[in-house]
This record gives sequence, C-alpha cells and structure tokens, in this order.
Amino acid sequence: MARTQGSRAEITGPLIRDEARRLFARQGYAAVSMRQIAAAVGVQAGALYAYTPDKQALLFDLLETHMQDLLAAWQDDATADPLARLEAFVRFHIAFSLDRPDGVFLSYMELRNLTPANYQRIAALRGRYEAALDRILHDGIVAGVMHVPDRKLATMALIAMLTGVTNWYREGGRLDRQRIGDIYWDLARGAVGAD
Amino acid sequence: MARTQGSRAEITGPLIRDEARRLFARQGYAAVSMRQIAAAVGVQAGALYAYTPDKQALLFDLLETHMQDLLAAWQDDATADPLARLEAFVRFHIAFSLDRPDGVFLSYMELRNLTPANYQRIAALRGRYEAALDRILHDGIVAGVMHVPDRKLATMALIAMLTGVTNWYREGGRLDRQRIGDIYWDLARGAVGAD
DNA sequence: GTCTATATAAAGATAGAC
DNA sequence: GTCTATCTTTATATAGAC
Repeated sequence: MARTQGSRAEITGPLIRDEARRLFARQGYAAVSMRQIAAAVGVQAGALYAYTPDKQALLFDLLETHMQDLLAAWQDDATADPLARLEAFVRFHIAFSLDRPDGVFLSYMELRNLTPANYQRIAALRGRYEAALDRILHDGIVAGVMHVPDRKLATMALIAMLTGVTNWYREGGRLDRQRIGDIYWDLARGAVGAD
Repeated sequence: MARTQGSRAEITGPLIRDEARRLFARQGYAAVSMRQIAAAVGVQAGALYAYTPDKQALLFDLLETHMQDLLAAWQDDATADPLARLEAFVRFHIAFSLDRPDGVFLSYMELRNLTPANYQRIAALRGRYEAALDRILHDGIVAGVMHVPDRKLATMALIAMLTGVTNWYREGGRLDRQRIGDIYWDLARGAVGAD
C-alpha cells in the first residue's frame, strides 16, 4: 500500500522514469496507463504530472536520454587500427545493450508512438550513432582490411545483428557476457570480410 | 463516407485483417482502436464482431497466419550442399520479409500483447523456423564448410540481421531486391566463416 | 510534492432493428 | 452482415486541499 502523504521528490523523479521504462518495454507505450506507472512508483496518478507535462513527454525523455547516453558512452579512436575499432564497437554495443535492455527495446520499438517532431529528434541521434559505425567501415575498406559490398547496408545489418542480443539474452544463461562478445565479434569480423 | 447498409462478407473479412495488420504495424496494437479499424474498412465498429470475437483474437489470427505462411513457404532440401541451402534461406527470408513487412514487424513487436497462451503458440512456430536455420548451420559445420563459434547464437544473429532489412528498406530506393539479396548473402556467408 | 476527487473523452463490447 | 445506440470501464489530465 502506498503512502498517503509526504514529499520524496529526490527519489520519485528517477523512479517514475525507471518504472515507465520497464512497463513501456514490457507492454508497450500505448498499453501502459499513467495509473499503472503511478502504482508501480507508489504514488497516485495525479502526482506524476508534477514531473512530466504529459505521457508523451515521458516517453520522449526516456528515448532522448537513452540515445544521448549511448552517444556519450561511445568513444572512438580514429587513429587506431580499423579492425580494433570495429571490435571495440561490437563489444561496446553488446555491453551497452545488455546493461540497458529496456532502453534499447524502447528506442527502436516506440519510435512510432512519438509525435513527428519528437521522432525527428530521436532519428537524428540514431543517425549519429550509425555514422560512427559507418566511419569505421569506411576506414577499414580504405585500409583494405575489410571488404563489404555496400557500406551503408553493412552498417544497418551489423547494428541489427548486435542489437538482436537483447531478444534472447537472459541473465544467468548458458553464456557469460565476455563469451557473447567474443562470439559476436567473430560473426561481425567474418561479415565484413576481415581475416 | 461508408455505406449505411448491405452485406459484403466475402471482402470485409480479408479487409479487416489487412487494415488491422497495417494499423497495428504503424501504431501498435494497443494504440489502435476497433473504431479505427472499422473506419479504415468502411464499416461501423459493431460489424467487426461478426468476424472476430474480440481484439486479441484478431491480433493472434494475424500472427499465427503470418508464421504459418512463413513455415509453409520455406522449403529446404536437406540433401543439397549446406552453403547452397544457407544462400537459399538468406534470399528466401529477405524476399518474404520485404513482401510482408507489416506481418514481420507485428510478429516480433506485438508478441508482448498476446495472452500467455497465445504467446506460447506463436513462440512455438517461431522456434520451428529458427530450427530450420539451425539445421543448415549444423550440416554446414559437420561438412566443414561453415565455422561458427556457437550455432544457436549464430542462428539468432543471422535472423536478426536479415529481418533488419525491414527497418530501412523503402520501395523504389537505391537498391533493388536482387541486389539486396546479393549483399546480405555476402554478409551472411562471411559471418558463418565460409570462403 | 502528493493526495482525493473529478471533468472529459474514448475505449471494448453488446443489443436489437433492418 | 451491418447499422445505430448504448452499457460499462478506463483513460489522460486537472483542480484544489493539505
């Protein structure tokens, strides 16, 4: 049973985002009511509106924060060997995705529930991330250590392949994260025609 | 404006499925109302219930039909060369996905909106499809023409990579379907360590 | 900041006429 | 088979008390 009074602003805000992310990922944005989120947080529905102007803004905030965290976390060294950079990208993408499976899921499943203006902003952030991988492939091709028939398509294919890890991974399963990174790197290296 | 009377049973049934598939794919199952579907079909909301007992049954019917069509369409020749079989699988999966983008989208985006019993039935069909690819990889590894560090994971990675084509493909774009098949086959062949 | 209470709109589904 | 009309529930969001 929830409290009936009292301010806990410093923890309620993050809690709302955490519970909304979890519920949106499990049931979908449209299927989750503000009342459900409030119940999971332990407040009444009206209290949510002290933190977000509406439900749409809550979704957008989750997606934007996720994409900005992703872009901030990825650090590329453009002077390094392209194959080493690709390996770093593969391991980074998998680790980041497994650390934030709900955020990953939302950021490509709930794009359709954004308003057009909000969609454009998230799509732009996504484009910057794809460009980061594209640069690595470009440099690898120029250096002659990668061989792909179409760079843009290889970028999309690799990201789809790597992100798919969230579809089957379960904590405490057969493979640990290091091993999963090894396996995906092996697949990715082969896909880009590196030896 | 819709008609106000008259029976068109032979076309209304398929139309309901077509419009529901299209709307569910664009906005998500929970975000689409029965009234919206009815309006797209050109009937009143009440008329839908002559064709489906409820909204959940409509979703399940779409997903089950999609998966059964997929399984029926895939024909493997277990006596053929494993690499030829994998190439056929890659081209088949891409062609099928591009022919039915909404169905593909639904069948991995709306699983969470199925009742548990319905989810189990769709998951079982999906498992049969994954097993089809798994068999090809198994035979390729035994024959020594494929080299993957983990067969189960390679299966999931390949399907995720191929299905991703629906995320970026647009009719009339830069690449035609044949060329897209060529490119994905190149990527897949590399991923499984074939020369 | 959070509560209770509520305004308002829209949802899924059904009943009965044609 | 389809319509109109409606029952019932639930949704988002707001108002005002504490």
